Amino acid sequence: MTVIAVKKACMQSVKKRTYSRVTRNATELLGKLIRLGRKERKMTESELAGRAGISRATLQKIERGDLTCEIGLFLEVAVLVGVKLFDADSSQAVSMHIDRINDKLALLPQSVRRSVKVDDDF
Amino acid sequence: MTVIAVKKACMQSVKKRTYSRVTRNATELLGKLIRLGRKERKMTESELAGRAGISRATLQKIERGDLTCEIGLFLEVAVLVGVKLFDADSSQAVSMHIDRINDKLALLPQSVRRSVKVDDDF
DNA sequence: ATGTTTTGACTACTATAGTATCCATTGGAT
DNA sequence: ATCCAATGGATACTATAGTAGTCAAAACAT
Repeated sequence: MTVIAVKKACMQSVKKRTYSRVTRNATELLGKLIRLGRKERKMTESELAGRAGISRATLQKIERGDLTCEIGLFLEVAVLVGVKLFDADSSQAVSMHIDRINDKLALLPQSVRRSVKVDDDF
Repeated sequence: MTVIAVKKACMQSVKKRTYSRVTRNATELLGKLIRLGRKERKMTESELAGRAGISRATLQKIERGDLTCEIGLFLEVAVLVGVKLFDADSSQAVSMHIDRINDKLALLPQSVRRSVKVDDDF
């Protein structure tokens, strides 16, 4: 048993993060869409991983819908195989959307101030 | 200058990952939608971070659209403030979608075999 | 104006994502 | 039937995401 293995065994009791069903479903779906896209384009795991600049192991995690992967890697791979984000993702449309959100944000107070009397809790 | 600082300085020359514009826009948009949702619900950063089980620093990275955050954390926070993923994200709909993707995948060959003669490159 | 809370930004540290490399199995051309 | 590429899964390691803590400035309520 190596030092690493011992350390790993000790870590078994460490806190584990929990995710909602919606989150898990969304990520699983995205992973499957990526896998489908890759196969439709007849790319091997190694090829796609290479183009995305990541390792094959990481691509496998992504296609498996692993929640701990970087969002940037996930989306980057999705783009490479032509998975549409946000339905219509012409960067034009997204940019305009961002502008609209900025406008909305500008109208709201900068900091959320919890009033002394609770006025919106159920 | 601490040991850590020296190490950091040495790391300046390390490879940096690159992301496409679409990816950056999508993440930025999602971050802004989260920030907007949080403010509309009158939650402070600390509150939302607490509910999501993450630190305030991480929530700030998410709202800033940081590409290196875990996709699970991103989506989890999005769900908490009511940001819709994939437009219609009733878990019902997503589940059905997953089933359809599975069917499609089942029809394709398990492994992508690059034919000896290139038949689909440009 | 004043006090308090929220936010932004940093730093040192720890947990872990990502990597390289391996091997075993599978599956699709020939 | 055979061969070899593609995949699945494991391991040890390194780079880095996430954390707690701090501080100052901004912003809201009074």
